[in-house]
Amino acid sequence: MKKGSKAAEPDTNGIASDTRRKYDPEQTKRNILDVATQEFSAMGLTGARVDAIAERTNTTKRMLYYYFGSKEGLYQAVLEKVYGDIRALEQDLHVSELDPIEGMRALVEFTFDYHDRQRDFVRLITIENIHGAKYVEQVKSFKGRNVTVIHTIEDLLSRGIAAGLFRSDVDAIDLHLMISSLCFHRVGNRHTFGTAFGRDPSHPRLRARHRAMIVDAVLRFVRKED
Amino acid sequence: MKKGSKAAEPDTNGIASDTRRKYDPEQTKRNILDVATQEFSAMGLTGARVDAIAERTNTTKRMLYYYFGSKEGLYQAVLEKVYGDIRALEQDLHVSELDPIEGMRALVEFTFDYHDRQRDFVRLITIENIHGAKYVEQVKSFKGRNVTVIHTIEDLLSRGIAAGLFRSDVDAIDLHLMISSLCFHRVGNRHTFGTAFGRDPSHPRLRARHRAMIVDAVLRFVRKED
Amino acid sequence: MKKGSKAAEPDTNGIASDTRRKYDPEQTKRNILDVATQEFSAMGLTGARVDAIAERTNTTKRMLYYYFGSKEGLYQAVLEKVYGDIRALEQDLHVSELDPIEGMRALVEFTFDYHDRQRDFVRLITIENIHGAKYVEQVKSFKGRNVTVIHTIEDLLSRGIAAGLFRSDVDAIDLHLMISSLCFHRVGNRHTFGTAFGRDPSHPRLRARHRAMIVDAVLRFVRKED
Amino acid sequence: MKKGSKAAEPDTNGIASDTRRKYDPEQTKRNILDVATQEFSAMGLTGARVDAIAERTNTTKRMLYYYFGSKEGLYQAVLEKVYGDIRALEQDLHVSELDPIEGMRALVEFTFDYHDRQRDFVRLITIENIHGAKYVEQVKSFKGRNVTVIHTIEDLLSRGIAAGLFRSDVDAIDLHLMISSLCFHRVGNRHTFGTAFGRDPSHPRLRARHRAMIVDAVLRFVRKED
DNA sequence: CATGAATGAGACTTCATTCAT
DNA sequence: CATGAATGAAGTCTCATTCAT
Repeated sequence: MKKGSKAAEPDTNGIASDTRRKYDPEQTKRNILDVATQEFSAMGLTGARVDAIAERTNTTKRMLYYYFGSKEGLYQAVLEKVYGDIRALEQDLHVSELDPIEGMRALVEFTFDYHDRQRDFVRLITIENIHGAKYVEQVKSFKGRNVTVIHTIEDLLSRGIAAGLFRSDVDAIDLHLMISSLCFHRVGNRHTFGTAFGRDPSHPRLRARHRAMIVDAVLRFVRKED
Repeated sequence: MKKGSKAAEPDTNGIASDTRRKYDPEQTKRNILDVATQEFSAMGLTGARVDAIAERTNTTKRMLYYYFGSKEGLYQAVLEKVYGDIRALEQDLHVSELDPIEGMRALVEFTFDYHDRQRDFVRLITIENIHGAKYVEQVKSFKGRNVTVIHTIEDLLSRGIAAGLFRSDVDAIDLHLMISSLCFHRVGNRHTFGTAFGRDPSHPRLRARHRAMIVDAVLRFVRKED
Repeated sequence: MKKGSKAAEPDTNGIASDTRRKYDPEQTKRNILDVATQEFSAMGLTGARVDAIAERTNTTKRMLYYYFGSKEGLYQAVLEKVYGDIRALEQDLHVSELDPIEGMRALVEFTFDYHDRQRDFVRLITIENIHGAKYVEQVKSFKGRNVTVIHTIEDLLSRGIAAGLFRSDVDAIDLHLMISSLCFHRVGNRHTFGTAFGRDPSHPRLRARHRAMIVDAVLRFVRKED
Repeated sequence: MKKGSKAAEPDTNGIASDTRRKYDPEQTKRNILDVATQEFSAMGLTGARVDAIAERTNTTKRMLYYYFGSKEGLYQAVLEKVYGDIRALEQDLHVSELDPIEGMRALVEFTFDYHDRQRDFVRLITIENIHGAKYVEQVKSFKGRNVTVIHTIEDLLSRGIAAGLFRSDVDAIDLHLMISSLCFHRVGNRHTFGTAFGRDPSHPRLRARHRAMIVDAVLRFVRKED
């Protein structure tokens, strides 16, 4: 996003290098990835145009192939990056330190907020599903990372059960699916929903209401009835 | 418009006629639409190939343009047909004759079953959202039909409130969004979900469990707490 | 132009025919020709669309082929008709009865008026020239008819020379070319001329001035200088 | 942009280089333009075939789109080039240094010669008129350039009037139209004219006679009568 | 005579990718 | 590392024409 590569990047950490680094591979790659993320997210894998990506880049099409090999390679790199971005955020959420109900609330709210903000992420997941998830399958970092969420939920559930707060017949993965559904759908399908009902479900004005509603629904679902 | 179905072409007045009607525009159109539905659903609007559609058709590419004008025109016709198909089914659901709780259960189960079975429908909606719903907006039958569901839900809610069964602070459209989310996501995003958690959420084995879970979640959400 | 064929055309000259003439071939042909004249004139031979012609016709495309064989056949029929139309008009011009100067003036004015009004004619000639006149060559009525004009001019010239009014070194065909040039160009090339000079030379306001100018130029050219 | 002409590619610093420069965009573009000029001129905009152009080119069809975007874009580039070519020639004509009558003669002869030689130019103008001049309108260099001729004519006329040689009631644009008509028509419509009268008006044998005739006609028209 | 349905051939255009400099 | 030029394959669409009824 910083822009202005090329001529800049002067003093290289005090190390005298008379070869002013005219080229910064990392920045170039990052630049390409950023642009590609937008294009793939906006147009889909098939709809995205390599030329369109290259054009909005600081470099040329050749570099795109140099670094990522092919359109599909670039697409996979985008998927990889997008997942990497989440990981950082998730670290900040220390659910295990909260009591079960507050922890569950925090988890749902985090999930909600994340989907609400990261529309590109939502779209890319959608796109992947149209392609049968065959590209994300090849992304190494993908499979591993998702287990964490399940562990978090399992921890919350078992602590909640132990405390007599939660029912004991809830499957963690199913619950995750439920939370995801509620947070994902309103963003991913907002266009058809908006057309059908004249109300964009991702509109800021509805944000707070939906957030509360989803938290409420999840808690009602897991809570033990007296 | 007369229809005639696919497996038909049955009794030709007892006379054995080896002259299959070469000119049957309705059948030709239906044939094209059926194939196109699969292709668009499987590949997306951009990914679909007109040639691929034509090849699996009983006619030629030319007819496709003869009847539908363009790739986009064909895509829109597919959207239109898919929505038309739902309408028929919805008629069979007489929710207003059931008591509020049973009615709500019936509605959710219908929604669940429909999404569970009509994967093409789910995929096409997904695809439309990638395109910002700009094609479905031009489909006349689209906007009108959706209001019905909201009316159904409003009826259920008000009757439930009157009977002291439901809480009074639930918005009908929001509730519809919730139900849709729960029924749609597990089908539409089953690929990435399967990759991430090693479990295909739309797998038949999970079907009954999810169905019950979603009904449960919705009823818990609308129910008035004592 | 009359329209409303089909159902009409009742009594067939007193001859009892219980087969009401539902179809009137001559009118159908005329209808097709009229529409085709416009289309070919507006779009050129290559640019004209058989479908476009058929659409604006009272009949169908099949009839077009039935009567004219092919697109080119239709085009030739149009050329033929257009030339036939002129012939009728030319009969009304009895130049030989006028004195040489008045006769010459009448001829030029007639030529001017004709081109000024019959833009379709002008365009079709233009189109023919793009195609190297290869279609008009096959039109039987074409070659013969043009000699008449030359004879008219020769008659005027010789009578003018005899009367001591005209110079004797003017070739009739060359003079005809001159008159044609002056009358044709301002119509046929009015678009580029208009773009280039911001003045449409075929605009009604300029009509009278150009008419006078051209008559003047021609008379000055043929007149014997004292 | 530097240019480099056609017959060039000459001394490669004395070193015999058998490596014909494979990458020479200017030459590629020029090559495409030259071929396209012929094809459009011969076949018209609609009649011209992109494939036909590409085939007679040193490159492929793809390059044609790379440089000119579309068939219409290429057509416009041809129009632009053709007009550019005239400009160079016009510079050589220093009419203002001649006396009015000689100047007028020179102008007419130049116009005559130009049309007589540049048949492609004449045809392209004709083609443009069939398309209502809508492409030439978008050619930037077009509008400006034409004013020059009018200024030249105005200068000749006013000097001629001042010298008592020319009549004072001639409009410069009308006179230009007259000269154009006489020079253009015999080339542009030579095919139909030839068919009609068995005499190709652009035939070399007639060239001198027509040239003299047109000069004569124009001078007689502008000259003040005693 | 009349007609809607059908079509093979070929039109224009775009794609992801590689090459020469 | 970087770049504009180049490309074969494939894409969408249109044309004049014919066929079955």
